[in-house]
Amino acid sequence: MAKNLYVGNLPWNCTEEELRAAFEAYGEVRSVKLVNDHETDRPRGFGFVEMGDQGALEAVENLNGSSLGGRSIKVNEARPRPERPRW
DNA sequence: GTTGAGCGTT
Repeated sequence: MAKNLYVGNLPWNCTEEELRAAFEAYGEVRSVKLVNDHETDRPRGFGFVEMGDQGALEAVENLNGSSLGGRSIKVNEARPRPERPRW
């Protein structure tokens, strides 16, 4: 089982490697996804990290409100997203 | 060379 983590308030120069490194300290990071604006080609400053349940909780409790890249980041469980139908 | 609340492009 895994949980999707929402990471916000990130610096615009932050990368997936920084997030992965920060989250790998509390558990195995399955996937890291930074969201970028496809209309302006600019990083929105937030992303998502997929981890195990325990690791996700640990990461949220430890990285939520912590400083990353000089900015206080927000870490929380991501909202459920509808899966894409594929037949 | 810019900006700052939020929940994602496959």
